[in-house]
Amino acid sequence: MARWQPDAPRRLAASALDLFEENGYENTTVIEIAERAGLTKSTFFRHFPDKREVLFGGGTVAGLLTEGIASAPPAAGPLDAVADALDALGRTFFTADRRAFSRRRQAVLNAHTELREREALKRIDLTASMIEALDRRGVPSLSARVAAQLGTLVWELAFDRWIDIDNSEDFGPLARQALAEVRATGAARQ
Amino acid sequence: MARWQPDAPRRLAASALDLFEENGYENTTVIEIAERAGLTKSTFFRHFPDKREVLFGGGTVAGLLTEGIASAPPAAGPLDAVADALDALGRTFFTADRRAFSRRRQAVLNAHTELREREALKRIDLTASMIEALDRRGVPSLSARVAAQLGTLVWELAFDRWIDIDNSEDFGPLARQALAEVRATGAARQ
DNA sequence: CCAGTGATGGGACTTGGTCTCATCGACCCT
DNA sequence: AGGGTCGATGAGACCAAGTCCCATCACTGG
Repeated sequence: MARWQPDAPRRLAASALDLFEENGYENTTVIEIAERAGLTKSTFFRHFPDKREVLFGGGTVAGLLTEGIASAPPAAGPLDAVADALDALGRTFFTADRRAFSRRRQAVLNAHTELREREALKRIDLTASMIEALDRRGVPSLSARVAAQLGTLVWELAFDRWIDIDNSEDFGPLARQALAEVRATGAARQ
Repeated sequence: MARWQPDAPRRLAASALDLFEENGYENTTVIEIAERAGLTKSTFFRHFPDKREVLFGGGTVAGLLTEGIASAPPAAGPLDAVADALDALGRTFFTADRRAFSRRRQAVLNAHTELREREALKRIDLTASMIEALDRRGVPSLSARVAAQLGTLVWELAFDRWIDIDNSEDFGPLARQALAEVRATGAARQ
């Protein structure tokens, strides 16, 4: 028998989400989160650098996106490379069993400024990763920045729709659809 | 004679910037900031909701931008409305006497994640303001989101160049130039 | 002369976050 | 079997951010 229950980070994240839903983020103590997971404050901070980060554990999204961009066909334009990466993301990360969790998580994030702030930082870092990945494909700097901004917008649109309660589509097609719509707006011609 | 020295918020912001430059953000205490300004911790938190916000006091940027978008010619496209607003911003806010302060401030922001995080939130809120302002002009939702993202990118490009040490141009022309470049990338056609 | 106002000071208190040391089952090695 | 290391955890001291409440005191108007 193992000495400890397995998967402490996941248990902590689950406890945190429960408590944030019940009592709100500000009214929830790290000690309470830890206790509900059968752990202590010390252990919480051993797994997460701060209280906000407990809802941002995964963190593989940026990695998957940059890999996807890197492995897109060499002839693909910047936004097409991003689209390929979003497809890969849909296959690997935004699986159906994560939708319920993502939905609850997103509702909590939207309700608390401190968490929205962390999310905003993740968004910036995600965009920066995309710029870097496009840069490695030889995309000119400015073009990469534009494509990354639009790519991040597409990913947000797709994610919002994927989260949507009456929507059970896969992430990949939603991303393709969102990209097509963004392209159709004419962007630079506005 | 006044009982207190005037302009407490400005003195606090100046003290904070000095200390952040000298010792770094994490190694600077709110009490130290307050003492250098001849005040106390209580007074600091009466003027700023938290330690980060002392470098984000102005806060008029979003207001000026939305006003500028609202008062653009009705026939102007979304991005042109944004460009007008950026011009107004250059005349009102990004004046030459603020460049030295902005440069020091930006260097500190870039050096500390906690401050970058606050900046990321401001960026998101700025984009949201622009979307709302475009919405009031009757711009379709998706088109507004695209224009706001590109507008924020243009704003960043122009600001980076305005801050640049070897650059003494006015903000307005820099913004026009950045906008032209973003348009030239072809954006949606990528 | 007196009461009200408003920016400030002072200090108690909670919580997030850091750090160091102790604990103790699992595992390995002889 | 016995002993030593390892690794995840617990315990608790400690500091700084942020909240709250009450006191202070020059200025102002009557």
